[in-house]
Parts: sequence; C-alpha cells; structure tokens
Amino acid sequence: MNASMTIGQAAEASGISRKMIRYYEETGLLPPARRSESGYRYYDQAAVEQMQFIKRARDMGFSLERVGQLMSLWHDDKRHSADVKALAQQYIAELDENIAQMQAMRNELRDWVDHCHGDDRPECAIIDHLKPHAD
Amino acid sequence: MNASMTIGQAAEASGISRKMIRYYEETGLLPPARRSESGYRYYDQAAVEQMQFIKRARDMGFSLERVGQLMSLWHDDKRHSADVKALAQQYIAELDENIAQMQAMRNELRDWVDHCHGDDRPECAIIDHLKPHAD
DNA sequence: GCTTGACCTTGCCATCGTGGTAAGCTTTAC
DNA sequence: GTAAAGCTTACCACGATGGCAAGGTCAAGC
Repeated sequence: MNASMTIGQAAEASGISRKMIRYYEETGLLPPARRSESGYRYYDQAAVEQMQFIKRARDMGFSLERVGQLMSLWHDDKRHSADVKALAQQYIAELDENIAQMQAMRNELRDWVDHCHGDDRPECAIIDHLKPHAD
Repeated sequence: MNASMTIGQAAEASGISRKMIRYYEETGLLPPARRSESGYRYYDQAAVEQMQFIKRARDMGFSLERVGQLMSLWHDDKRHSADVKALAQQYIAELDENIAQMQAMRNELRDWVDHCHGDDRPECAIIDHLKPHAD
C-alpha cells in the first residue's frame, strides 16, 4: 500500500497525467522524483499526496503559481492562516472580476441575439452591432 | 480622410495593435495588405473597418475563429440571420457554461474562506480542504 | 531464455492570443 | 545630412496541457 509506484500508477492515483507530473517536476512544483538505475521515476505515498493536493487546488482553478504557494503554506507548520486566506481571497477577487466581465458580455450579446430575427433574411441585429458604422 | 494609412495609423484607428494586425493577416483573418515598394503595409478605410469589426467582436469575447465566421457572414449579402444567431447562441452557451463553472469554484472557495480564521495560527480550513486526507 | 506488449524516457511541436525584443531598412522632420 | 520615429521579419515568451516519435526497460507468457 505504501510501496513505491511508477509514474503511471501515481498518475492513476492522483488524477494528474504522467505528462503533467513530469512538467510539475521540471518547473519545481514537485520535488525531483527518486529514480531507478534505468531512470524510471518512482513515487511514495507522500509524493502521491502532494499530487492529490495539486489536483484539488487545480480543480478549484488556482494557477500553478498559487498552487506552489499553497503547497509551501501547507508544509509550513508555522504558517499563518491569514496568509492562506489572503491568497484565496485575492483569487476570489479575480474570479469575481472575470465572472462579471463574462456576464457583461453574455448579457449584451443576449440582447443582440434577442433582436435578431434568426430567419433566412440577411438583416441581423448582431451584425449591425458589430459593424463599424452602425452603433 | 479616406487616404491610406500605415499600420501604426490603422492600429490607432482600430484599436488593434500593429502586432495583431500582422498576425491576423498571417492567419488569414485579414486579407494581405497592399504594400509600398519598400514593403510597408498600407490600409484604406475599408481595411480599417474590417479591423474595427474584429475589435468589436473580440471585445465581446468571440474567438478569432468565430470572428472569421462572423466576418464572412458580414460580407455575405445573402447570409441568413439564423446562421449569425446560431453562432452567437452557441457562444452564449459556452459563456454560460464557463460562468457556471467559475461561480461554482468561487462559491465553494468562498465557503472555505469563511471558515478560515485568518489569523497567525496555522490551522486553516482552506488547507484542510485541499489536503488529501482531510475531506 | 526469448518475445511481446505495456510502460517508461526525453525532446519537440501545437494550442490561443498577445507581448516583447532585436537587427535592419525607410520615411519623415528638422 | 542626420536623427528619430516607424516599418519589416524573425524569433521567444507566457500557462497549462496534449500529442507524437524514437528509443530504452520491465513483466508476463511461452
């Protein structure tokens, strides 16, 4: 159960692709894996748990850079929860900003679409809104 | 007023950077520009209007591929507004999907953040939710 | 022991849209 | 005539991921 795994097994266990595991190692998000004499990477349970942490953070949409910061905090016994919170709050603020922007686009476009007949005639409110002179 | 412009002037007039104008030409979104003997690109009013169309569509978040389709429709006198509408509606559906996903992440994260004390102690609900064994 | 298939390695390219930078040529303004 | 501004092409970079190819390795079946 605590035996070491190949990269494929670690990928399976963590939900992170082999490709990405290597990439995370390359970029320093994961520590260099232990290698067999022939060069195969082998992972222990702790390494897989790091991957699972990354998986969860990525699934929440944290950037790899922030995931790295979260991992540092995770491993820091003397962390201040305020630092974690600040990091998360900043990300939430960015999410809110992106959501708002997308909603604004969506609403305006929705409005255009509502004014488009959507038949076989060429007249189209959407095109009219995109056209340079028709605003 | 209708004189030809250099790429910098066209960029200024359209809001699209010089870099992107060249890129759009390279990828076929814009037709090859007329060139001076020395190789400089020159643009007339119609070309600038194409750029303005692109600018508006990009500002609405349409992908370059869809912008290309919209431009084709714009220039097609026999277009069916239904085709434009369908294109826009598909994009709206994608926007809605993305918005929903971001909101889901945001809401869950907001919940975690609300349970984090945010002080100088290491205990942290956010870390606990990201940690493999604490779910 | 040998073959086969599954797995591993590295390295390179592609995405999408944009920005940067560099080396060199042209035009414009003084 | 010179300097500055603007143009050209050709690269590299981002962020995060996938794909492919050429080759080495391991495990199972015979």
